[in-house]
Amino acid sequence: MTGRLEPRQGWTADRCSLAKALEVVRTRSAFLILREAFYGATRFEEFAERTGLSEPVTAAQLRELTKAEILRREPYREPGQRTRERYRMTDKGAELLPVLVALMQWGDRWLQEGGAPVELRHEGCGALVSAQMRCDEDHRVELQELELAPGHRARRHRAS
Amino acid sequence: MTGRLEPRQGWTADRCSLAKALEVVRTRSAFLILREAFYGATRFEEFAERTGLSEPVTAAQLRELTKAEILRREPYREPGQRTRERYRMTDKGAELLPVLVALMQWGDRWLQEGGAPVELRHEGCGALVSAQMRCDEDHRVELQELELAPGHRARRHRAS
DNA sequence: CAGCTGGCTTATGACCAGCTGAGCCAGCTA
DNA sequence: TAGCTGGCTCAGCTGGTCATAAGCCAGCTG
Repeated sequence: MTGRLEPRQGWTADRCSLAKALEVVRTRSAFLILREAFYGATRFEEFAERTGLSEPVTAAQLRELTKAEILRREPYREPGQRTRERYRMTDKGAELLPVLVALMQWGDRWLQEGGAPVELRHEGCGALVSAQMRCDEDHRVELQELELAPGHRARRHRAS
Repeated sequence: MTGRLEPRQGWTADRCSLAKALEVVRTRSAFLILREAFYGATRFEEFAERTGLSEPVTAAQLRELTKAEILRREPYREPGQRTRERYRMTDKGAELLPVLVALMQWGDRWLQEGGAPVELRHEGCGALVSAQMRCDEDHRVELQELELAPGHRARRHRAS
């Protein structure tokens, strides 16, 4: 297994996109806040309550995720209320969804007994949704069929 | 965005599969070790060198991941060498691949300048590989098309 | 204009993830 | 049998991630 991925050199941990991504969303609290953002939370109190995180941590993470442009603060005002801030997903944030879905799916499969507590369905057709790997030719890709190659950037980088 | 996901109750953070998954692979070191395992590392020293983690942390994580049955220790012996231990992915571990691929892909897209340092290709057809969300009817699913529903377990659970 | 509420911040402390540096043991090779 | 190498372990430290408890400010409602 994974023998296919073996040949690798000329690129190291600090250039790895995975490592960079983990710098941004490394903590449990970040993942939980993202989960709630995907579930539709927008207000500070919603995040704090639903994640079960303390207020200081919630505030700090919201700030961090906003700085990373995964969430965006926007003021809003309900009639008869003062202006408040609300947090919304940016496009950058929305593209983290497959990560969360894949993790959740793995948890459903291997850590839950008796099935998923929450199901994701495709609106309209109603079929269950999962995260999977596909190639541009639309084949399903399994671990054994993966091939690793230095990207174009890496090659150019090395040439210069 | 994500307004569709809003209606939720009857299930809380501690039942969430995502939270459970994060209990198992919560740290940076765990992700990095998994990355190397997917890339084909099997020996202690390979893990330590390639992840850039210190030996104590590497040892501790390998132990944890083995305990969680994501990796499996197996003895092996090269001719003229003594018996050594090697770490291999279990099926449970292999199914974490979409998580890693999705994270890496996000890092490529949003955190790298000038493209991915490493490319994943489909062996044989050679096309680029990505993690994406699909429903059982094989439609591509975007965030806006996701619908959230309590799973069967949750319903049964509530009834009992 | 007093009080309440939402959305925070500050202070303090526990605990955990990571590091460095040193040491240990098994078993091959000289 | 002495030394080397791989695969670890142990001790001690730093810094970051969490918690709890308390306080602050804006602005609406009474």
